[in-house]
Formats: sequence, C-alpha cells, structure tokens
Amino acid sequence: MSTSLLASLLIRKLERFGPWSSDERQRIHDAIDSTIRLPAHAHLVQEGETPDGIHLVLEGFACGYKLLPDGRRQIVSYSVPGDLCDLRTTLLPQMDCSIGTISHAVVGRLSRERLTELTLHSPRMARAFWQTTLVEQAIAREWLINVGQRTAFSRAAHLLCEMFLRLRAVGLVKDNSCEFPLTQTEIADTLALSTVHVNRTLMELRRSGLITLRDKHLTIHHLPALEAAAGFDPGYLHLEATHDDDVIPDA
Amino acid sequence: MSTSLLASLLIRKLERFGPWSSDERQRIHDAIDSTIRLPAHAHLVQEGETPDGIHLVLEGFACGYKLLPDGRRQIVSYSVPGDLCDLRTTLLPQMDCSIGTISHAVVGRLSRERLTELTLHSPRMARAFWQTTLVEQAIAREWLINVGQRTAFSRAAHLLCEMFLRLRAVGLVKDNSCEFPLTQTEIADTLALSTVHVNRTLMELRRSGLITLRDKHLTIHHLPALEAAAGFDPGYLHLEATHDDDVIPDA
DNA sequence: CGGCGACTTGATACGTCTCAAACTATGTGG
DNA sequence: CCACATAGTTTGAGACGTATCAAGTCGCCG
Repeated sequence: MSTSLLASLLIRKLERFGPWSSDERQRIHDAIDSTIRLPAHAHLVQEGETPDGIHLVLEGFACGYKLLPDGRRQIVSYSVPGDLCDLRTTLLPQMDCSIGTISHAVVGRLSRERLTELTLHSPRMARAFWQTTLVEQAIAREWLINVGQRTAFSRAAHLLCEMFLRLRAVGLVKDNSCEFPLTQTEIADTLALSTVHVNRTLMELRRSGLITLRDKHLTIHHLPALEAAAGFDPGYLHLEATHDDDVIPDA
Repeated sequence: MSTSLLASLLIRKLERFGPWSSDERQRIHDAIDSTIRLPAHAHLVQEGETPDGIHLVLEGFACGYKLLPDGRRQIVSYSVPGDLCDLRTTLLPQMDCSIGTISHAVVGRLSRERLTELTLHSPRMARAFWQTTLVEQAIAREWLINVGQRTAFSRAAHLLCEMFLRLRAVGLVKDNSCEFPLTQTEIADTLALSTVHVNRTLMELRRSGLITLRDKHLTIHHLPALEAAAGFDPGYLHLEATHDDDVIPDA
C-alpha cells in the first residue's frame, strides 16, 4: 500500500465539497508519515491519550468506543476506508473515546504537527477537515435517534443501510454486496442491544428476505425495502455532494 | 440586549482554546446582524432548510431535534447561552435536524456569508469554529452512551450533571442552583424514555436527596454524589481549558 | 484432538412502555 | 371573578420488548 493511494483516498474525501489546488494536494501528500498493518481487534488509540499522529483507514474497519465501569461497551463510530478515525486530537487536548480495529486493517499515519500547520496556512483545508467533523457529528446524532427511538429490527436495518451506503461511496460495494466484518457482539455494542437479541433480529432480517449476511459478507437484496424497514433517510450522510462517479485511482 | 454582550459571549466561547487578536475580535463583532426575541417552543430552523444566518443563544435554552414519521421525537442537542445552535449550516448544504426554543429565548443572528469569509481569511478562527463542533460531537457521543447503556436513573442524573456544568461554565449557576426550564416531556424525548417513566425517575432522584427540581429550577445538593450516580465524567465537555475565572463582561 | 470464539436457541426475568385517569397550576373569555 | 380550557405533573395497572442466564452447535486453529 503506497502513500499515493493513501493520499488519493484522503484527498477524495476532503475535496467532497470543493476542489483543491495542486499545491494543497501536495501538502497533504507530504503530511503522510507511514502505513501500519494491524490485526483484527487491535488497539489504535486509548481514551485519554494524546497521540502524536492522526490515523486514516485504508483497508478494513476501525471503530470508536467507550467502556463503562461495569464492563459494558458502547461503540460510537465506525471508520471505513477513506475515513480519519481520530481527527479530533488535532484540536482537542485528549481523546474522549478509544479507537480499535474490527477487522484486519491497514492504516495510514499523518503527522499531527504538519496537519496543524496545514490548517493554519490553508483555510480551505481547515474548512475541509471541519466539514468531515460535521458529517461525523450528523452520523453520531442519527445513531442517537437510532438507539433512542427505533425497535431492534429497524435499528439493525438502519445500521446496515448506513454502512452499505458509506462503503458504496468509496467503491467497496459490488453487486449489492460488501464486506461486513462485524461480529454480532460488535453489532450489539453498536445498537445497544444484547448479543442474543441481535442474533434473533438478524435472523428475522434474513427470514424477511431483505438481506443475506454470512461469512462476513453482507448482501442487500432490495435497498429501498431495507431503507423503508429502517426508516432510513440518507441525507445525514451528506454523500450527495460526493464525486462518486470517480473510481479510486490505482497506486 | 446589545451586540456587545453577544460578541463577548461568543468570543469567550471561541477563545476557549487560545486567545485571538483584537482584529479577529473586531471581525466577529462585525459579523453580528441582529438580535431576536422568541417565545418558548418556537421554531428557529426546520430540518432540510438552508438558513442564511447562524444563531447564537444569548438567553434561554434551544434544542436540536428530529421527528420520526410515527410522531416520536428525539432531542439531539441543547444550546445554552453562549452556544451556536446551527453552526453546521456554514459548511453543510442543509440542516439535518430542526432547531427550536425550550424556554423564552434571546438569540443573536450572524451572517452566514460573513462567517464564511472570516473562516476563509483567518485559519485561527476556522479552527476555533471547528473546535466547537468537535466538542458538540463529543457531547453527542456521550448522549449515545447515555441512552444506549445507562438505566433511566443514571441517564437522568447524567443529563442534569451535564447541563449543570455547562451552565456553570457560562456563569449561570448560583448556590448550586440554576434555571432548568425543560418539561418532563422534553426530558423524556432527550433520554429516550416515556414521560411517565421520567416522572417516576425524577421523583426517585428527589427522594434520594440528590436534587431539588421544581418551578423550572434545579438545585444539585451534592454534585459528586450525583456524578457518581450518573457515572458522569466531565472530560467530554472539554471545559477544563475554559477561562472560567473571567466574569462575563457587562454590555 | 482440544480449545476457543462466534453463532444459535430456549426459558424466564425485568425495565420500561402504554393506557387510563386524576390532579395542579396557569391563563382566558364571559 | 368565576368557569373552563390547556399544559404539565403524578399515580396505578397491565403489557411488551429486550435482557439475562443457560446450554449447545459449528468452524477454525494450534
């Protein structure tokens, strides 16, 4: 995995709401430090830490989560390829949640210092980073609605819709299918349900013919139907402005 | 309510993580359009709209919420004096939730265009706005944990702790007491509980001697005890960097 | 072959919801 | 100034969605 692919994924994401100059692109490129290969269920950042680098997911999934004193865990975000998973440490003194991998993952590392310089010298880049934070915020709020208001069935359907669209936006969906490496325990910690109930709910989704989910692979047979079951409205993902006609260029 | 007070509240908030130049302060001051007085339960912004101004709460409470097709409502954020309630429209094409007032409120209006100019010309200001978004995001994630993992009792206690600390940070707490204009229905829509259960939970909080809540006025008798009951850790509010030794200057 | 993580299934318990109704405070028009 | 409407709070009883506990299956890897 070269830094070129890393750069193109990131630039693609940041340019979502407006193109950059070649100088700005070069600067992002230069901020890239290295690439790390991680196994599944590895720790990337611990709650309370102030890491000296920002991480960009290139392959695989990462998640943000918080552990409660009684051992319960709430997953508060997922990062798929193209997502920055701990951007907030650029500006906030310390992480307010931990970051870990879900599947085997490849992660790019960006120097926090250089990123800070960038945002201080290019307001357009500062705005682009701010924008990705705003989208993350919109997703967090939709999750709150999901956990707060929807039944287990809709909740699960909603998560599947969101992940499917996010993966599609980065070219990782083929024939209505995508990799989906979450265990039922991880889905449970995301949706605030017990593992047992997630299992029953997934079986119900399967029985209803909306999805196939096995061997870490998700197929959505009829997206509009699943969206209807979920009460899903994709607006909050703010994907419509994406240049999703582009194909991710080769490294 | 003069624009001076508006400006000082806002600047105080934005300078939380680093002071500005007098030129930057002046520019913010100049971005202020007007001041609006609103009754309780008024609409400020509707989901899907792209308003041409950003709103800053000066007095009273506002909230962000989303309505579901079946009539359920989830409140996803509160704005107290000093908070910008719809900053995201500076960068995102449309609001992904509605904004309304809780109590009678006074709201300042900032020109969206001017604000955009500001963030394009001063990277430091762009970063300051980004930072407030990051804090909002941290709050949204804590709410997700609250609704997802905690019992009704802890959940309610947690909300009270958060609002109390946020109000204290802007000088609105006196003798462990503050205005707390939320109805039980609004608390229910925040915590994803039924009104009936919120009522019973509040009674339990009162019976346990932790709080007094009546006539839209909250007193926390022993904050550490309430925090313990809530499993509350104030880190996510990122208030520690606040210049909370300052008093809000008069208009 | 044994062990372990993930998934599946059944039975029971419990937290919270829903429905229903009474009560209180506030404001309004006659 | 009273009669009434309205919004908010309080209380009771029963229903329901989901949690918990328990146990068993399957596949994979050492």
